[in-house]
Amino acid sequence: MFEQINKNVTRYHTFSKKELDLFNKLLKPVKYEKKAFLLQAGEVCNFEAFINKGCVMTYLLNEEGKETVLYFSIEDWWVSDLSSFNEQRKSDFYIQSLEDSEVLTLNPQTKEELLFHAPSFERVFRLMVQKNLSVMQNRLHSIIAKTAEQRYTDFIKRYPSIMQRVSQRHIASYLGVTPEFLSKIRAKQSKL
Amino acid sequence: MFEQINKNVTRYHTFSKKELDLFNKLLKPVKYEKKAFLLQAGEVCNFEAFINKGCVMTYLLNEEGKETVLYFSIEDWWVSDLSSFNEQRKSDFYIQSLEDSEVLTLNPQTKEELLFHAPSFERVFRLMVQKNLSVMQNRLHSIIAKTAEQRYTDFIKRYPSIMQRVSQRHIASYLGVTPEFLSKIRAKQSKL
DNA sequence: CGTCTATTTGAATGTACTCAAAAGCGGTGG
DNA sequence: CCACCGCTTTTGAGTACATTCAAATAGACG
Repeated sequence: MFEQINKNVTRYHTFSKKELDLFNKLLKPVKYEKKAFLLQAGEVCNFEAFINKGCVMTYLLNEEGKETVLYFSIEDWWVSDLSSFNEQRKSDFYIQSLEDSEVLTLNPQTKEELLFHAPSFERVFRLMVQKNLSVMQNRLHSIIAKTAEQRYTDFIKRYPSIMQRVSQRHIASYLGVTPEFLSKIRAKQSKL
Repeated sequence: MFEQINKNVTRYHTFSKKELDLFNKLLKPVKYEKKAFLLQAGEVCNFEAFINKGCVMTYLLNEEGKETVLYFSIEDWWVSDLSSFNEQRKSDFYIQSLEDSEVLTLNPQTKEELLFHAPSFERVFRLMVQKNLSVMQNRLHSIIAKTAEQRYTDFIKRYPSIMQRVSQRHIASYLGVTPEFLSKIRAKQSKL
């Protein structure tokens, strides 16, 4: 149950057995069925969730109901709306399970307790946000500087496993194109 | 000299006089002339800089030499390549002064010393990254879901002061359009 | 099996880009 | 202080990338 998550946090800092035990005791396992929402716009995000099994997406809806996927998250990733979680503000995001999923969650209280007794976790959380930021900077660059076809090629290469698990409609949204156009890109590439 | 920066960090956490004194002692003031580089691609970023006066931009160059502006930073903002700084890896970014600027910098050693003696700063840095991430998420959403014209309108409303200080060429790059097209957007809007 | 959603295909359209040339502007040196 | 040079901005024509809308096909699920 906790093997994967302990390996995950240990990448950033070496924790004592005692610290990891406390960490594991504070984590709450939760299961979500396919299509279930971990969070909906207007709610306050009260979790940081580590994905033990499954796949979820984080997206936004604009006024016309158009969906923009910000993240796909699979095993060994954390998912949350950090702004909402940390400032306890209403979120703009939807976080939805794309498969039956199992996650381990911290809430504001358990996170606080963790940081109080094992302050080194502060560093883990900072580095996680930072990695996140780095991913976002790359995406912004790629969407500004590259064509949809290049972005699609990059995506396949970088996230082959997500590619196989997620519908084209959602991938199109992640890449910032319409599903129709993604389909045309694929048709073109399969001819080569 | 330190008034602005102390106000800045106090937004995230209340520090003692002693902590602030240490903080200020560790900061190193640096001046940059207009067009000077704080960082160039291939170098390791060895600073986190708070801008006391001036304006800088962070950008990337792709293979064809096309420039993509990730950030404009002015007074009361921090600027750095956090991935490069924290992992001591070569940066992909250029950080360039757009005006004669004055900044206060931490380097890896002084930051470490600060965190050692005043660990509450860890929280400040985490929240700063997080705010940064939040801005990036918004930008990604806006570039995927909105037209260039809407993005330009949003930019003027949100950052009127940057608008006035930065050339259209750079703003175009920030918005993800060519300078020519931005000029056409402006021509169209001034007709209304 | 039938229904609902996802994907493909095509035609028409729109948004933004490229290239080229002219006009504007700012800084520098004489 | 003015003239010149280089860079930025504007304008226009032609083009490319991506969208919209519509309809057909394919897949998934109860």
